[in-house]
Amino acid sequence: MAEVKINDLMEKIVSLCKRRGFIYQSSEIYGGINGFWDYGPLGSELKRNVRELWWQAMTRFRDDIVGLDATIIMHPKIWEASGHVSTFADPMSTCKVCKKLIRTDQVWEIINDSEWGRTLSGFFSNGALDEEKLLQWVHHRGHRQVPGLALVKNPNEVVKALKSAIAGNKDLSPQEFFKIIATNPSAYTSLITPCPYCGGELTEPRMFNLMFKTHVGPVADEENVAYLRPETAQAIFAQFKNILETSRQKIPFGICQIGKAFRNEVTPRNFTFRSREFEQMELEFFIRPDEVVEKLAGKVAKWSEGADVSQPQPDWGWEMWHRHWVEERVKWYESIGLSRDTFELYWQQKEELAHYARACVDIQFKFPFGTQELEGIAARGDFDLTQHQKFSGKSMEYFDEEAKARYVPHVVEPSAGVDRLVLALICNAYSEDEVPDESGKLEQRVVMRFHPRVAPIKVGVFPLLKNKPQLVQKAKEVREMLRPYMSVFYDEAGAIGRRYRRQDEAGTPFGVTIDFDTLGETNSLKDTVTVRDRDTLKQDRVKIDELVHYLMERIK
RNA sequence: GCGGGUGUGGUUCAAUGGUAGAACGCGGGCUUCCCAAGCCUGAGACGAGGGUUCGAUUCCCUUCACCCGCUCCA
Repeated sequence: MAEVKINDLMEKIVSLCKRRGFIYQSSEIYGGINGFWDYGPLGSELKRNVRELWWQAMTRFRDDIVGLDATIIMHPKIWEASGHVSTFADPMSTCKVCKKLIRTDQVWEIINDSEWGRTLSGFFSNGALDEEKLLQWVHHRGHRQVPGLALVKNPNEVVKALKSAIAGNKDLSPQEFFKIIATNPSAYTSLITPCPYCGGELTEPRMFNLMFKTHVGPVADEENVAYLRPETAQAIFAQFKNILETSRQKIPFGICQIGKAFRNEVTPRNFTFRSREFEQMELEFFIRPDEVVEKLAGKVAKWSEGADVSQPQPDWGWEMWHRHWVEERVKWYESIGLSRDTFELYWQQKEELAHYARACVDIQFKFPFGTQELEGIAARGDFDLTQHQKFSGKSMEYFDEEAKARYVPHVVEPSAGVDRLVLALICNAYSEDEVPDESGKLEQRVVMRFHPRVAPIKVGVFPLLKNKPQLVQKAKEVREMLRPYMSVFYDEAGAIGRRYRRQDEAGTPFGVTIDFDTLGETNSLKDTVTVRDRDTLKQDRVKIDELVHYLMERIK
């Protein structure tokens, strides 16, 4: 298997992606654009396969999930209801001394919780200052804890300013107090906000807006501001009623969607892992609230280690459904070639959960640059539908015939990133091994070991020689024969070994070669071809008549 | 957004104040060619913009992108 230094591995993968046409930088001829990536010929096939397999698993193989394909730009109220307008814009400041980036709205909280903040507050209470202790602290702890603080750098002047401020205003607030001790009176005309980590001066807050903004209609003014969706999920909630009316589904059922989303990330990093334009595959699975389940089934099933969550049961509440979806999703990842040991399940702790979430599991893949999230599976209660009910004034309630009850459904949300998954598949597939060349000497080989289900090209078809018309013609016949069933790549250029290697880097699992035996040079082998396996390098002699079946068995 | 590093054919690298070389890869040709063989042959680069200079890929400034760290990841 791969013996690759972690440090170089990502660089090798990035360069292979470009060399073989998986992923290019967007707008590269103009110098590229930060956070945007394009998929080339092989990458687009790979990504298409991923989407296709997810969609099939969600809709075609289940009766209880239907699809949606909604617009990227939606009514701006949607993002007010979802909370994105308020939570996606953060004021940020940078410390001019220690260069840390800090959310401005958290500065005072961090100072109040800090050791130096608590200590200094202690010296100033009820409008009285303990000057002696203060100066003692400056000379001992202060230099170490907050070297950038004006009080530490210039204690005499700052204490003077502090005393005159106290004299003028007995009810100095903690913030005013901290601002004064952070400001060097001779160097500044106004008070500064101190950095919680070093006491240095913070820059003016700047807004970091994570949503892309645009305008609907030709005139760009505040009236017609709209946003590119930062997630696909909200469209599902917004269309919940329509789908309920038209799909003849009953709760529990799900709505799924694949589509682009946009986030103005502060720092896009790690190749395509965190991009500003990306694609999501999301399912919202609507279930009965636990009270309704209890009323109908008499109890709500409790989850315990080893419980069977494979087949939905009438007594399942949100917890069992959540477990069910975790299991379903894990199985799906395994089905496309990510073995269980390549990822981890991370159960978010109570204090990490968003206020409306009851549980959230991250499925994390072990990338070369760290273990990172591919998918989050959250139990979100009825938060989203209730919010849209509130903001739109339209009822989101469902009338449950069986329970004779009206309620806002609860939801379990498996939400996956397509681009992250494609990157994970690429990282997972990349390997280097050694194969013997024609003289038997071992040579290094780069091979993408994609699962045949996701491989961009399923089979390469090669005439052994391109200057023998009979070989070429037969090879083209075989190509035409296979085309309706799978993606085929025909190649006649270069030595046969070279063509095999080219397909190894593309991750093509099978190579079919038409040789002189195919044409009948050895009578018993007439109308047979060799099928070369990417991973084992073994060759099978297969009758052309049986080739479709042979390959379909192995790529399905 | 801050700090550090890096930008030369598709990829990986080299050299140089007088406009660039290689290896591999790619295209064409020859070869009964099954794991990147050989021979012939062809195409292809100084991230972008400005400045200094007679002349800049090289020096300076700006900018863009990538990598590492900080931060962010609802």
